[in-house]
Amino acid sequence: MIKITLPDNSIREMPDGATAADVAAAIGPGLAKAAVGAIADYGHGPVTLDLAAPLTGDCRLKLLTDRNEEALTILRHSTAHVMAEAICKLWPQTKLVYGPPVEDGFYYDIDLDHRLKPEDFEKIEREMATIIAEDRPFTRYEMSREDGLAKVRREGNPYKVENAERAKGDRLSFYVTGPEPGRYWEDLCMGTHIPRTGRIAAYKVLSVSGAFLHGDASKQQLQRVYGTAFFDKKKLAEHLTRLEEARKRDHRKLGHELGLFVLDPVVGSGLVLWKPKGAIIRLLLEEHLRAKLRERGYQPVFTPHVGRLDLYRTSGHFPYYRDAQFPPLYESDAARLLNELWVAIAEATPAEGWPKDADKLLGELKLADENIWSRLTGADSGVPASQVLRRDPQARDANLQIIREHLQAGDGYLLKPMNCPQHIRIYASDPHSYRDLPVRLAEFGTVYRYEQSGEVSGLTRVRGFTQDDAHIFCTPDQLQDELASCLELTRYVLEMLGLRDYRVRIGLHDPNDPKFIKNPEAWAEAEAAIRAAAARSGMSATEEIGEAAFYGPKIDFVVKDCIGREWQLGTVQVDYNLPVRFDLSYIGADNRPHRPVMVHRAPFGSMERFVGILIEHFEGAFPLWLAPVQVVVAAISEKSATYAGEVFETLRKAGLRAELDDTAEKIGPKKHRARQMKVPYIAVIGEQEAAARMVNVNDREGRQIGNLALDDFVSKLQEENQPGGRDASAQT
RNA sequence: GCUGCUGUAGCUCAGUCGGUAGAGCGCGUCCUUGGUAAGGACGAGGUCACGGGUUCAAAUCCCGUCAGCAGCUCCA
Repeated sequence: MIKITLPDNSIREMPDGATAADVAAAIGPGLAKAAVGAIADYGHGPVTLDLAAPLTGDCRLKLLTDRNEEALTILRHSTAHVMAEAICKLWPQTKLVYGPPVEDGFYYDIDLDHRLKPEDFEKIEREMATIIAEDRPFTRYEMSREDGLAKVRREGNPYKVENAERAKGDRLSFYVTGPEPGRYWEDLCMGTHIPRTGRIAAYKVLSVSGAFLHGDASKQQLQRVYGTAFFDKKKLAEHLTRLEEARKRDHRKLGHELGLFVLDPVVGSGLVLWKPKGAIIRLLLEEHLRAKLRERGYQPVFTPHVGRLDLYRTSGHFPYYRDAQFPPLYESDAARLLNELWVAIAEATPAEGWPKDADKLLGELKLADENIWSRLTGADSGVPASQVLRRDPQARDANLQIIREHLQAGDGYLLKPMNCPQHIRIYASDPHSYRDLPVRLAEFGTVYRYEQSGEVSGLTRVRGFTQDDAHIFCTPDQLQDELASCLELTRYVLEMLGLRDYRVRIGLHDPNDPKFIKNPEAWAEAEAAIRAAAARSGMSATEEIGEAAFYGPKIDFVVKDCIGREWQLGTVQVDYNLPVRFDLSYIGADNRPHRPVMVHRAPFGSMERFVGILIEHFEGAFPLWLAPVQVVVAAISEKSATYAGEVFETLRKAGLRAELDDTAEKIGPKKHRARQMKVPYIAVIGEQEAAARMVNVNDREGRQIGNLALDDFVSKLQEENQPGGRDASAQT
């Protein structure tokens, strides 16, 4: 006998070899019918199980029915199998790759020469309907690893062979969509599955797109077919409606409708034009943060939008991230060629030594500037041998240095990809004592990154954006307090705006990924500092390997947009690297130079992305203090137009953002338009109001608030018009 | 960058088989002077994204470019 502990802590004794289905049946016929799977815990963590799987010993057991979120995952996994079978039936040459459940549905990656089109979805759904109508059981069987591998190899699908090879354990499992192996479609799969296809009550094939094998862009591209499934039709309909509703909140749509910004292909992809109504929102956020920064001892600085390439050679941004940069600006052909030569030598592998392109570039350089060419190549005999390029692989660093010296006379420029190098040069422009630290240099700095074309999207991913950036230079002892303060400030800006639905991610480096700088001690120190700061803040955070910046670990505040994509907003980063690269120092109490630690931080992240997310958060209905237009003054007729004009002027003089609507329209459409523009208040002015010097106050939800004396209305608005303030009608 | 889809008036969209362009909203003018979610009439507005090709004829078919959308990849 085995002892099964149920979620209510009651214990049931079952014969050896009993299944979860047996337990369900023992509890009641209703549950037996409703159950689709189970979660068992034998003492080393929960595992999901097929209903038909024998329980192997005493355990805690939770039976899953259509009411459990976990059951939905199982259902979707099974639906992925049904869809795969349907596709294989329609296109027998299909090679299946991988088909997991995901949030809100499932997908199956397939290799198929026929390009699936939306017209094909219906055909696939029809085949699925047949499989579901047959109400076939899912049947699991297992084989030894060897036999299983031999079987999969015989079947000749290289992807499944690879999956089988990568599978852990000494047995491989297969699922037949039918009562017995051999006669029905089957798939190598570890499970779990629902008992019968008939449980799939509602499903839909949603989309198809490309996906790289193993998520590697250098590998071949597969077709990824997305679908979803539910236990009842109503839930599916609700899901589809929800998706549609979410799209109405899309900042790209609202930003256009509300006249906040424009993305103009004539100006360039990913380059935001802030229209007056959007600019005011951004400006108010900036002004508010600027005031907070001054309170916290930050010092404003301004730096230019470009800098010499050599600055970014020192920082390490060039050439390593040049795919993501706008091409450098060169003053002369010689500067361009010298830079290209420098990059070619810098990026040559040790085996390659002297790069192939180098001779071609030198040839071009001879034409562009024979003087430099002859000095570099030794054709000018007056140049010492130490200043002449050499071709042996050991000469790499010396060669780079020689070219860099020549570039001092005429370098290229780069649109700045980050603000830190210039802020660092401000720090370096003065000697610092430990008594000066921390130095906190703040700038709303606009940076340019050449995002690849498929990534540019609305305000959330752009090619020119403004960071609410600051760099803190401090002693190692001060680091924890500085980090704590940055985290607190970031939480403040999010919560002031009611953005509470965020997650916190600790981004750590991946020692095996060459994109991260090599300095194990610095990483260890910085990651320990970041972890300590996160722990001290009391926030729950998830650690993710490979999510660090190339120079150091970070704590990111991540939110989702209206279609479920995640975006990093605020970020706090520790950097032990750049102070070394720029040889920064301060004089300590011991009268000796010491290395400062740097913190990079941006509570909003990027103003563009932040405002984009904020538009979606408020559905365009900004709280009074941020609303581009706070009040529309709407005159009922010409008879009240003069007084309406007075109301409008009074509001403006009181520092409120008002618009006057004295057009020859009825009050209905005037109010309708103001509400469509999500203006918080509409002041209706008729002859009665004019006579009494009052305003009739309405909000954008359609509520009539009633008549207020003009002065009272002004003071009510002024009181509400505070950063972080929320008017009665604002969404939260 | 990759795969797929899309691009017609300021906006949302129709346009059949290849036969020379349409609606609603918005905009302008006029009428209406009004009381809380769209008053009426008239009018203007298009190089059918751009460039090639096929054809007697292209918004429509083919190729390329640009841009947008979804996913993948990337995000210092």
